[in-house]
Amino acid sequence: MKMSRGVEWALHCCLTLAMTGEDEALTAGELARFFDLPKAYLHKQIQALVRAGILSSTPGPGGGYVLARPLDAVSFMDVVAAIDGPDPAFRCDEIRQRGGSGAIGGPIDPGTRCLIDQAMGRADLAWRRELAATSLGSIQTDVGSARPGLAESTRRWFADQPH
Amino acid sequence: MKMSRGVEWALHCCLTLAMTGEDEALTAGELARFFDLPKAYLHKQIQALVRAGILSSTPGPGGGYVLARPLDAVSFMDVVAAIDGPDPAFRCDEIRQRGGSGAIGGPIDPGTRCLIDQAMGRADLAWRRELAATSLGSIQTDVGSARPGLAESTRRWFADQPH
DNA sequence: GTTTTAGTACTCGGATAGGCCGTGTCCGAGTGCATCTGG
DNA sequence: CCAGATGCACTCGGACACGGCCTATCCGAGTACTAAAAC
Repeated sequence: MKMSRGVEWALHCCLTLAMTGEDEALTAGELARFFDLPKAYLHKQIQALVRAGILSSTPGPGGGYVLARPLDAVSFMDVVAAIDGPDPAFRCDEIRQRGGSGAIGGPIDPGTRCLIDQAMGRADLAWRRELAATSLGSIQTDVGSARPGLAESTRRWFADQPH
Repeated sequence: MKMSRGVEWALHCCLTLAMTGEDEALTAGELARFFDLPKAYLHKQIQALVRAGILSSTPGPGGGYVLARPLDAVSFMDVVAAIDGPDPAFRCDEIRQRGGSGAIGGPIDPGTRCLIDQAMGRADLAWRRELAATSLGSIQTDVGSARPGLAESTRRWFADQPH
């Protein structure tokens, strides 16, 4: 079970957009150079963030992407759902109702979910709860403490880029 | 992010093996018919459970698989790790140290992990903790309460199968 | 000098190919049982 | 009748193709700016 690599890219891009501020938009190409990533593919991933309402896009020269809302209002869950999809990892195919297994012990009450599915659902919920409880804003704060000059250096880097 | 379908199969097989008891082993073919699953592929998945020490196998006529230990001593985490692999879903590629991002703000203390990776690690841990805390034995107990005659019916079904 | 207008360069956006891992299948090695043979 | 040997059928175990989804890429639609030309 592997998560899409785009999730890491998207998270870092959001943090970077927060550091540079919403006054100037960053293009997909700039972000790709900043992280040494394939431009076209990063572009695709960022589009998913736009569709999810996390980023806002501006076309044309001078355009690019900016955060649609403060990082405090963006959770890890939001980004993971946008990139990796909202569906739970475990999917119950109702094995218990197939073949010989489905023909014994009488009919199953349609209202009762498979107990295995329920257990998996609880674990999935614990995971999602943790992701939803962690906002990108808190990460931004922690990064600010651990590396004080990083935001300023990042702004500099993008300002020094040739247009 | 999708979990392997084999996980569901493996969990149901373990429960079934617990119901039939360790006196008689069930073959991959019998379990495949019981759940209407592709025999060869189920066979492959079950082998992973044997490698993980969850099941014990006996070759030759009259052979098959039995539980290697009581279901109380088998957690969801054990089965998921056996089938789906033990690695965490999120993998940090340290893109913060690549491209322009790695060239600004001074060198990074090698002892500090990426904060994004840490947050993802916490969520993954919450998920694993929940899976590790749920034993298949508890599911077996709940199934026994919800469907009292199921274990007996299951034993009957396998006993009635032609050899 | 001002306004209009055409051109251009740049951006995002979605539609289009390739690669890897999960899915599915196959055949070979090993084992226990039944049968047959010899004493 | 009994013991041993032999063949066989059945099981697991690992090695071998196939397909779907993630990965990666490309080209088209739209926009703001620039510059030239007309008034």
